[in-house]
Order: sequence, then structure tokens, then C-alpha cells
Amino acid sequence: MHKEPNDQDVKIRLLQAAKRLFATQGYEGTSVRQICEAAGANVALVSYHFGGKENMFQALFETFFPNQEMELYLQEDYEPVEGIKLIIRQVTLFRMKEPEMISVLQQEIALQSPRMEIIQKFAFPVWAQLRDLLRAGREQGLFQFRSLNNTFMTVLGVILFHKQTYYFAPLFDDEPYDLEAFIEEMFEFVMRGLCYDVDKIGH
Amino acid sequence: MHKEPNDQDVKIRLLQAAKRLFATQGYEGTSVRQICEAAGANVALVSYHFGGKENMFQALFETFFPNQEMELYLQEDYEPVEGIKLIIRQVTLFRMKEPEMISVLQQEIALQSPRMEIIQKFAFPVWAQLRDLLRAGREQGLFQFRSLNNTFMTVLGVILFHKQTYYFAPLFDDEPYDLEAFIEEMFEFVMRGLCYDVDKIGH
DNA sequence: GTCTATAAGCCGATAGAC
DNA sequence: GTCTATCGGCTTATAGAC
Repeated sequence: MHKEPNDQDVKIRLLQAAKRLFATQGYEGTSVRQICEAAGANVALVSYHFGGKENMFQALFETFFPNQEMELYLQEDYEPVEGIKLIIRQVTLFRMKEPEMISVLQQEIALQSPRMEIIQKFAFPVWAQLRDLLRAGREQGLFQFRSLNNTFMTVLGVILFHKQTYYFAPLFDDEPYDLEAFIEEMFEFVMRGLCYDVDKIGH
Repeated sequence: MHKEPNDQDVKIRLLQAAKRLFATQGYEGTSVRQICEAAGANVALVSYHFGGKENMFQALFETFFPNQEMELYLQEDYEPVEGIKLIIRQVTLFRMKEPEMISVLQQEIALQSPRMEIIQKFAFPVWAQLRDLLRAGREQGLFQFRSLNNTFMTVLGVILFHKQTYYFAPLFDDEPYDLEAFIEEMFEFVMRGLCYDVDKIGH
């Protein structure tokens, strides 16, 4: 009944190879053969361990998505401002920890691919929470905006679009990089965008 | 020496089919055969008219990207605020007119695919202009932010990420839709994010 | 300019040996 | 759990007929 040590090894190696390749070549642009070769595994093992390429895509989110932290977060009851700050913070930390998963996410959102239904199962709770916090903040007079839909997409764009990349590099001066300052700057940008007045409330 | 009327017809039909299919299935996820079938053209005509799938991708940007308007815009010398407003406006109008091109753009940015080099040739002037306007605005005391790089990516995210979609629909209330109000709201969100004070200058 | 036919190869999935 | 061999189908690209 005891598990071969190689069992989990191969599975995790396949997942890591798939994550990297999906991020850099896309889902359709990546073949099962490439994944297996990169993982040093036999061609048949994706079918055996995951039941096909598509199921492997879902396994990626089960493995690398912060599902547990999200569940904990969603149990709490947050004020709009601190709730949004926490979302910005958590999403940004995840983006730093798993840039390849963010790349996969961005691709599938842009494509509106059939895989979006899988992604929804994992990411929707946070998105819905962000939308609810924006609406609650407006109702409490903390934020001001016309369209909830547009504002939601704007904030999501601020959080998700960021990319540190070779292709944008020519535009970028060399700047010292500080993660906490970065999160703070993004949070403050969003709060100002939402017309949140620190003094008015005294937060 | 006169051109067959069908020549341009087939070419433009192929381009339109490619645009639609690349947007919904991705570059790698779309086959030349699919493009030709959707365009009602023979399988060999992509090679004949464009010299292969990759060259067709570039032809997409030559055809559907607002290259002429961009050239005109870049000749002008804009103040930071009005320049950024114009960029937000023009990009948003383009996003409404050619949502499929935006989808292609988003995909390739997320992927950092080899096609990014093609995209750069067409989009970089605007991106560089946006970056320059942000920096100039900061130097003139109009805007306040710490990191030019991060602020640039934030603003680009606000402009480019937006997506009206089936998958986000469950999050969206039905709202009356007004394009001008939408552009204005996005512009004001960005200006507040940049700490731009209307009263201080009297714009 | 358009077509058919074909080349040469990769795709995902699986049956069956070990 | 891992392997090889193979299936049926798809891919891009092109040579050559019309």
C-alpha cells in the first residue's frame, strides 16, 4: 500500500514542466510530448497520471493556485478598504511567486478559451469578492464611481496585467525594486482612482 | 496588368478570417486550413498571398492597426494630461472597433511570444509616448508617483486589460452602456491615480 | 490566381508488454 | 508505474496541373 517515491516525483515534475511550457508557448502551442520530454518522463505518463492534456491543465490550478489561503481569506469579513488592500497584496504576492500561472491566466482570459470554465472554478471567488467590496465601498460612501462593471475591470487590470518583461525593458529605466513599496503604490493608485479620501474617514 | 477583382477579395477575406480565429483560438490553436475554410478559399492561398502563417500575422497588423492615425498623433506635441487623455481615448476606440486585435495583442503579451517583435514594431511608439508623457507630467509637478515603470504598467493595464465577456458576465449587473462616459470615467480614474489635481492647475 | 495531390512530420491517446 | 509501438487524424508547405 505504500507509494513509490517516484510516483509523486514524476507527477510533480510533469506539472512543473507543463506550467512552464503553457506559460511560454500557450496551451495549444505545447504538446504532451514536449511536456514529457521536459519532465524526463515517458510520453504515455500524462495520460496515465492525469487522464489527458486537459485534465492536466486543471491539475495545474489544483496544485499551484493558493486555494487554501483563498478559502481562509473568504471566510473573514472585511471592510472595503482593507479587503481590497488584502486582495491587491495577495494577488501581487502570488504573481511574484507563480508568474507562470499568471501568464497562463492572462492568456486564457484574453482567449476566452474553453479552459476559462476551469479557471473560473478557482479564481471566481476572489473576483466576486473584489466586486462586492467595490459595491459595498460605494454604498458606504467610501468610493465614488459610475459603473461598477467598468471599475471592476479597471481594478482587475491594474492587478493582473503587470508584466516584467524583456519586451518592455527598452522602455524601462533601471530602478531599484522594492516589493512592499510596489504593493503600496499600486494600492494607493487604486484608492485614489476610487476617490477614497483618507482624511474624510481617518483610516 | 489589371488586377483581378477577386485578388483583393480573397486576401481581405483571409485576413478577416485569420483575425477572428487568432482572437478566439490563439495563433498556435488556429490552423491555416481553418483560416482558408472560414474565408472560403483554397488551402494553398495563405502561402501564395502571404508566404506562410507567420507573415500573415504581420499582415494583420499592417491592415487593421491604426498606423496612419498613430503617425499623425505622434507628430503632434502634447501636454501630459491631454496627451494621456488622447491615448486613452484612441486606444479605447480601437478596442471597440477591433476587439479581436486587442485579444490577439493581449495573448501575445501574456505569452511573450516570438510574435511580440512584430507587435513591437507597430505598438511601441504609443507605449513609449505614454511613458514619456508620464515622466514629463511628473517633472512638471502635474503627477506624483514613485516608480515610472510600475506606473506605466498600471496605466497600460487599465487601458488594455478591459474585456466584456461571457465569463465575467455573472459578475456584472445590467448597466446602461455609454462609450463616452466610459472613456471619461477611465481617464478620471487614471488622473486621480496619478495625483493630478484639476484645481491646482485650472485645466 | 486557383486548384489538387502529396510530402513529411507532429498531434493526443491508448493497447498491451514488462 | 513505466515502457514501446501504433492508430487515426491533423499540421504546414509546395510541386505541378489548369
